[in-house]
Amino acid sequence: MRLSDTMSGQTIELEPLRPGHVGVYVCGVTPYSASHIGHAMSAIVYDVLVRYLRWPSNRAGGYEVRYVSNYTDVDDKLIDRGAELGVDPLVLANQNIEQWEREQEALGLLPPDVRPRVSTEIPAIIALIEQIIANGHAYATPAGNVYFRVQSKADYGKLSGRTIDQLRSGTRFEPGEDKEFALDFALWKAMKPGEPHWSSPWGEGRPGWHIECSAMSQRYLGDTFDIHGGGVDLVFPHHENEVAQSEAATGKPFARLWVHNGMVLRDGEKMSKSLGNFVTVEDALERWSPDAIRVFALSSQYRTPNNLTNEALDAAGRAVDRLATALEAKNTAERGAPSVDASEARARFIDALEDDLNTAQALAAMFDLARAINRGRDEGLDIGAAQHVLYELAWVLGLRLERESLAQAVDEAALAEVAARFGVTAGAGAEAVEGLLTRRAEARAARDFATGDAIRAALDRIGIEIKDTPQGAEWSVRG
RNA sequence: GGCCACGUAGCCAAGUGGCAAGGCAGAGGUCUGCAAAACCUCCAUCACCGGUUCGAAUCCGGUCGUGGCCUCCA
Repeated sequence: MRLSDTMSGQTIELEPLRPGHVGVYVCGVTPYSASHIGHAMSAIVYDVLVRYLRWPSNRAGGYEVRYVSNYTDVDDKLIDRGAELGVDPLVLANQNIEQWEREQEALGLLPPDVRPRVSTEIPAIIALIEQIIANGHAYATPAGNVYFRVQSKADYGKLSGRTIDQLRSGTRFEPGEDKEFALDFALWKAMKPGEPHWSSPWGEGRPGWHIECSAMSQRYLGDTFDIHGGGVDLVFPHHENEVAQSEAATGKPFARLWVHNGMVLRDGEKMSKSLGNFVTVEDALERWSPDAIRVFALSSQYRTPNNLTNEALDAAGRAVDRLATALEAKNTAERGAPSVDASEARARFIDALEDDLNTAQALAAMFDLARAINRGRDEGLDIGAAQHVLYELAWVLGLRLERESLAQAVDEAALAEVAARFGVTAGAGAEAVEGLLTRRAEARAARDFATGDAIRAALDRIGIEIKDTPQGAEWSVRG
């Protein structure tokens, strides 16, 4: 498949280092507070990338993928936030990671194969820093800090398209800094009172930001690996510094392909923790289904900024219903009836994802397939195989397209009350609904439409929808 | 100020040289006792100006507007 590569500025063909295998590293979150939709957006994009790479029906016949995504659980923000709350920063990080992992599961995100944390990777980080120092690209100071020597790398700035001169304007030395050069950045920070710290050749301290990703990607994917992903806001300085560090240590090329997703905007402005204009994943999941959130995230190409509005999420929810309805349609074809042909939609879906993971076009192919299924149902064609394809494509995008179960969606007591009101006393749950449908069918057969409509309205109020079809009434939980 | 994206229907959004995908909303119709769902039909000269070309939303130049990065950030 082709992917847009930030380093070269080109869309280039993925050619894995080891045929059939792809290594993917994605920068995860700094868990100092609850995750927001921007994190979900990013995670969904890479989740779909990994699902597609693994899918046996992709053009390459499916890759074996090793997917690594980290948690930066040692960081200035965590330390500050921990101090504010009076909680150990690592405990705070752990709480937020646990919440985020529950949310990831709810969003249908496949767990990465490795989820390393800074706090458990200290030896690898120290070893990497030692290597960089030995190669002359970093230096330790008397205070116990270690800095990367930016000017020792002639190609510094190559990822973000900047030069040291450009970057230098606008930066200045902070008072008390012991760097050689203003753009040099910390690989290791000497301990300050009250902060988490580990022993190192340079004294007690902790890793700087950036070095953890170099250490973890190297440890779990090797010196050179296939794809490195993250939000576009990480291009500079985080990813720029990662390349510089890693290549300074190994002398080999780092990531072969840099993939960056666009930001989620809120009211036209970047949604971020620091701006405080974010919608948390927790809040979003209360109002919208995981599928709706996914369709929202995937309805634009991943590099395009995505403006979050309630209307857009609501619309995505209705779009999901459309797909789910096609998947639920009853196959009424008679034996030997011709089948709905799904091959064109399937091919378009694959073409779209092969071309820089164009999920918007992939979704369009799915909607066209849904329409073909519905039409085929009306025309008495066999829709079974086409529905199977739709389900398969939905899996690649991580969509479940399943209604909630009756027990999840409907209050038991409310259902029992409705059943009692219309004289249905036997059974609960689905049995009660079936009883009510029978009662309604009797009423309608007697042309007592008032009772029939009252039953329908009562069920609708508690979240159960009735559709009258030529084969009788069908019910479903409202999406 | 520097670097980089983007500006397509009421809303979201694909398309990067050859009659403008898809979703939501809206209008009309079919089906239905009525609904719902579904199906059918309709709904855009692609920010503006100039240029290249037989032909431009797509390429080039300019104008205006929006966003991102340059400091922590998915």
